[in-house]
Amino acid sequence: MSEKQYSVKKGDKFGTPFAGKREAIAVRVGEELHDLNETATADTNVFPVTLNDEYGLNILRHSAAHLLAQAVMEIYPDAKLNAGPVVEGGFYYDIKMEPPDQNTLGAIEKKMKELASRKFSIVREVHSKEELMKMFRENEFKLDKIKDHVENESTVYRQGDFVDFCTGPHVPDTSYIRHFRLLNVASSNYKGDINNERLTRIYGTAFPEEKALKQYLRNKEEAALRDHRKLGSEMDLFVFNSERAPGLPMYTAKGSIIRSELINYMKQLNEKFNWEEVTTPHLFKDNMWKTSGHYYKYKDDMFLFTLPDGDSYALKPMNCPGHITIYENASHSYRDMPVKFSEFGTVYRYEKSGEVGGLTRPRTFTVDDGHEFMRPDQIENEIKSVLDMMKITFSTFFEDIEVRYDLSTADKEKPEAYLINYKCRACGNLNEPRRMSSETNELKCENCSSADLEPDFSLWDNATEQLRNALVSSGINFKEYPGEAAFYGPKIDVHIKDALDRSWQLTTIQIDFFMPIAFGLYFINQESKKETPVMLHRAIYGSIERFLVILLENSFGKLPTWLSPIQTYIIPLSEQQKEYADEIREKLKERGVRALVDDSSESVSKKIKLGRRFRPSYFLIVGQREQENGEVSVRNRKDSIQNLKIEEFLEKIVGEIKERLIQQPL
RNA sequence: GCCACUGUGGCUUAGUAGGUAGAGCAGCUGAUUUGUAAUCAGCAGGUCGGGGGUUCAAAUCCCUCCAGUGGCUCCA
Repeated sequence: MSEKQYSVKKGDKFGTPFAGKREAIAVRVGEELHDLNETATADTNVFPVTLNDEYGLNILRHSAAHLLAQAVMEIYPDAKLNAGPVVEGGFYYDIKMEPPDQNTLGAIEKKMKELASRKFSIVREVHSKEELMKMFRENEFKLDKIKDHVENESTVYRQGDFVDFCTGPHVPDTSYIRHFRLLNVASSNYKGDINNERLTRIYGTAFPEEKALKQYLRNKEEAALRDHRKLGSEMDLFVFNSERAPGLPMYTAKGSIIRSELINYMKQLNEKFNWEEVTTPHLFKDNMWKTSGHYYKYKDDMFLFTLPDGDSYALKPMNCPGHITIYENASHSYRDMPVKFSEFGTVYRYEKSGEVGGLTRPRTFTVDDGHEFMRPDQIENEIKSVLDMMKITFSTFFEDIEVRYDLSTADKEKPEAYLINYKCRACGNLNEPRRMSSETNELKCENCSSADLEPDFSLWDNATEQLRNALVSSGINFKEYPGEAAFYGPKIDVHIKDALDRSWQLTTIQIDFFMPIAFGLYFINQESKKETPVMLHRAIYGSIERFLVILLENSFGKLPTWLSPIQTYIIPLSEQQKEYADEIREKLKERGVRALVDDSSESVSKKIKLGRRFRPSYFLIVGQREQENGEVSVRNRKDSIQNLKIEEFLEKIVGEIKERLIQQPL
């Protein structure tokens, strides 16, 4: 699309320069979007927005959401509309109505098609707040929005008999909305609050062209084939038994190989970056979780149990208190700092029934966890060091992957959600950190007992600043997300998408000033005084499970050779080559290459056909020719075939594994 | 936890006007000894997620519990 600007005079419609041209569906002034039929309030220059740019696509989808709402209202006049925003890949509309079944959904879609073909103009109207309140008096959701967002006046959009409260913009008429599909029905709660009314959410998508819609639907189908749950059972990596262990994965021998490789790799990295490996138990008494603050915030999500003698224990939902317990056991000088503990710590969290799913959200998972205790002056460098570990790791595993970096900070409007200090307005005392929402009594100043306390975010601000600085100086592009912080501190999170386009948190780096205070941790500083250390929590993979999901789904199971459970799948052509095949297997195993011989009495074709599901790195076919020449016929992941001397193949694959190559060199 | 949908042998799956389950692959046995995505034949394997109910009769209808999937909420 040309980046040509067009001038529009005050009092003219924005669409004036594009009259009669169907391409432009709206205009853009900077980042502001306007309808074609909206009147310019000053002379200005505009860019045309077309269906083929991102702005236009979003407008189209938003209009499609309106069309959905119009269709629903025609069929169910008693339905109440809430909101219908554009989301990645499409749109949805939240509506108070009986959830439609598959047939009804089809009927709604049909109605949409009919309404679209009637080519209703989509007209923007400006109304006063009073008028709006009147227009939408029967819809409490719209009234809420008008009350919350409208000062004096705002707009509605009208198409036929249908009117929606909306700031727009929209496509000029309903005939622009041609290539769409309703996808699925879900439920939501008004304003995302579980205590509020339940609404029906209908998801759909729309595209400028049928071809793009078809492609989108096809991609969705293909993505389902990449689903790690499907790959995992195909490749025989892990097992779920929903009767015996819901949400609790088991790993087969093949799956365990990948886990071991991941763990071994991270062990080497930990070694290089001076993280000492420790081991802590899988359960602790509940008093520890009370000290750490987990108990109050997460006890509903913990596996808790009480023994007959009255002692209560919990399976660990996190590894930090265990590491703290080790730190506490020795005295530390400022010279020793930082103290860095790592552990492949298996944690257990009672994820609610509707939340568990596959390996992305299991009830037990293993974190490549690390907790670091340091002096305040070491924070920024240590963060950078962890960012380095992360960069090295990601570049080892992925060549080309979309990574999102987030700086998750506190929502200062909700101080009660976090462990923070409270400053006394009466005497000026800075009180020990508290998390208000876990307090049973009203908070009072420890010094003067005044209840006039104000939240003090200074430690949080400091930590946030250091995280931000580390990101900036590491040259990482990131976005900030207020309200996403952990209860004990701000964090850097890394998100990567799975096959179904869902985003999952992997790496996390968190700064924590509070747990050290809660546990009374200290080191001896240069003045021989006790000083509170700062804690850094970090996981590079995040969890081995999630990392495995991303690895599998992104590679379609075709893992780099060093991670492949089956590196070589040897197929002797006939019984005559069985011995030769065994010989090759032994040679490979001697060099640390995983190998198996498929000596079933099947044809080569069939062995390949059946072996493919395991995604071996290489098929090695050996027949009489290979045997005579001391060769193997190598079939790689791209199904290209070449004959190599056995020694040559050995050198190549051993090198490939050692170098942890992502692409096959053969 | 909330809403919707789903739950048939290891896997994929047929079976809606309710009459006590069919198949393919995998497995096992035998034959075949194979040149790069399925050689042939035979055998075995399911009380149709669990429980309760309606009925002369239920995989098929109803209730309930469990689990899975997609969303919502949550995700230390």
